[in-house]
Amino acid sequence: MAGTGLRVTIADVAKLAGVSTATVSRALSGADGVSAQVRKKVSETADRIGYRPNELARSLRTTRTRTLGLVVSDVVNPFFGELAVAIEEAAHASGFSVILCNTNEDTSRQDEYIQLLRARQIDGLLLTPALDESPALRAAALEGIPMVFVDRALPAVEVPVVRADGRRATKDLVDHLVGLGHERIAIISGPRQTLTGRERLDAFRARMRRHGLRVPRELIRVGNFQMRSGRVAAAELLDLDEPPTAVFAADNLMALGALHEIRRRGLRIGRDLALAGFDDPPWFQLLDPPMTTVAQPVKKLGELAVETLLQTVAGATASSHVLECSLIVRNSCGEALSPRQ
Amino acid sequence: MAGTGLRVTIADVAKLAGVSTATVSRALSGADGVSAQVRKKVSETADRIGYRPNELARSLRTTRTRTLGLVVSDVVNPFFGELAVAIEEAAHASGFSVILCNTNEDTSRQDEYIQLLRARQIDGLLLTPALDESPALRAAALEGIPMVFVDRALPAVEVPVVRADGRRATKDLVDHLVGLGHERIAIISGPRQTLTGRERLDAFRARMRRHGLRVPRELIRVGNFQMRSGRVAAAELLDLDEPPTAVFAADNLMALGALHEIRRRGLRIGRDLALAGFDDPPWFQLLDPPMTTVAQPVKKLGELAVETLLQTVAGATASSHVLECSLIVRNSCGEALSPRQ
DNA sequence: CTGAAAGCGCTTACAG
DNA sequence: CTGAAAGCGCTTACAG
Repeated sequence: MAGTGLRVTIADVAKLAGVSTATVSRALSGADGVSAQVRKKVSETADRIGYRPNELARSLRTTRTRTLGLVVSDVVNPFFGELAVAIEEAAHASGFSVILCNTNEDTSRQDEYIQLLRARQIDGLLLTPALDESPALRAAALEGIPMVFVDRALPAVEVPVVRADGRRATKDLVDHLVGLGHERIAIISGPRQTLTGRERLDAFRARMRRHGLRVPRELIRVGNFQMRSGRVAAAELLDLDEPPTAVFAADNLMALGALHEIRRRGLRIGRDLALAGFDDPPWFQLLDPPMTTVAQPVKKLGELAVETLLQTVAGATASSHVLECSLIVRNSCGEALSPRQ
Repeated sequence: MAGTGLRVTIADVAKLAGVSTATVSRALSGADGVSAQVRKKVSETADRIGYRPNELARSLRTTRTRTLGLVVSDVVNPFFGELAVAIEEAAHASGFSVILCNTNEDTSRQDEYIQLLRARQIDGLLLTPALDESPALRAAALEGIPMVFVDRALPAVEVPVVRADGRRATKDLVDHLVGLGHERIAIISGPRQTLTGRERLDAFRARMRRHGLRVPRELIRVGNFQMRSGRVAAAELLDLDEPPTAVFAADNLMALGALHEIRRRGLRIGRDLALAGFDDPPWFQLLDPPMTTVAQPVKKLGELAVETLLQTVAGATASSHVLECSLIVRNSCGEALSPRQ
């Protein structure tokens, strides 16, 4: 039987090289305690017959798969898309593959994926958790599955978090808007359950207060980080008896939606209405005028997330990391008094 | 030992339920030939102790992993990004996971990924091949690894291809441009090695000829489907003694680059210069004016690719599929005579 | 330095 | 309907 089938196994190499499978394994893995002569013979034989170790068998034996699970709440969102790419890149550089899972913010789907990934014996789990708690997630955390959260945290779950803090940059943005003469500034914020949602809103209000400006309830809209919610919020704001002169959309997709509504009404940003966004997809600078926004260090976020996870996988206790965001001033809020870019 | 460790195995369930592991396996997999009584007992026990079969062990035994490898040439490109999401979605619906690999058009990296995925015993391979031939790819095809190409084909490799044909829509676009009075129309085409690159260029030239318009060599620029190449090409076109009045960028990223250059020079699309694109990322309609473009049925492409691959995996001979693209007329080429949207 | 053997956690002929 | 046993393809103590 052996050697007859299509797949070539370690036994085939052993037979042809005239050694045991143990020796083949050692020779090929670079373990020491193999004579140079035998090592050479083995690796030549392996090359000749095109042997590649079956990772499944190896993993079953070693209980390590060199595979990471990546569970993302919305990969279509350019922010998460870029993040996913950065993560794959970093994982690959460390010899890990990544299984991609998209939950669309669906908690039960998230749970399904977590179970699936665990059954597949992934070494670690990287996720941007859906908004609500979920049983499988709690269970995984409790059982000590190596895991790190990216961008979001869950209050009751203790897991290292890698994310970017938008507070300082949001304050810079408020200063920028106020500097341009805006006083009636609205915010389209993210869901209150998310750290990023709360944080951007809190920083916004705090800084407005610092400038002696109040933010009436009607100027605070809560979206869900998706395009449609941005459009709806913008419509509500523009329908106000006294609409805002500036709008801060706390995510690239909600900014996209807001822009949609603004355009639909024949208004122009930077002139009829100031609009600032969050995140910095490539097309932000191609809008007319280019979009002023708060950018996150996406690539670094991905790298750090993988690094942190791999520490946990290696048995070390990893800690959370918070990076800084930065304000990128363009012209969507009117001509800047002191343009920085 | 058994039962002491953290992971709970089939042996633990067997012992507690008082049956053999064979029976547990049968009961849980739903195989028939198990009494209702035993089945109940087993599944209750399994639930109680939180047993989940180790997929690695299962795969080693069954030689099927229910995992697909997805090798994409450039996931950051929104077209490929959307495609990847659609593929993951479709695969998941059929019970398959997908390992994401990004080659950045690097042939050697593509080969590395192919080897890696094969070592991981994936059931099938989905890829948008890098431009050049590559040894590992040829080998995989030759050895009959279930495989389908998406969006691109490789001349010497016989593998089913799932893609969208842009010829008809490109002709529609030329008609549209000519209808608006344009005669000096340039194209920023994709690499000649790609089917999509050649196809869009060929259709463009053929249709221009049909209108009795010639396309001088200087109006044909070849990019690489990336942003920078679109910018460079646009710059060259605008620097011509007699620049074109309309530009067709045959990919969303090259359109983005071209737009960049156009803006940089203070020109406005739809007025100073007509610009049409390919693909339809969400922000195309938010440009000012919104971008006229040729859209691909990305989601269907993904679904069909997975469907085709799974046929091959199941041992059937699958064939290639070609879908149609559609012209979406907006206003980036000037006011349309008979606007369709 | 090398080999025989056990075992990772399953599934599946083969018996009964 | 159920179980004992073999085996998927590796790695790794254990001997020598």
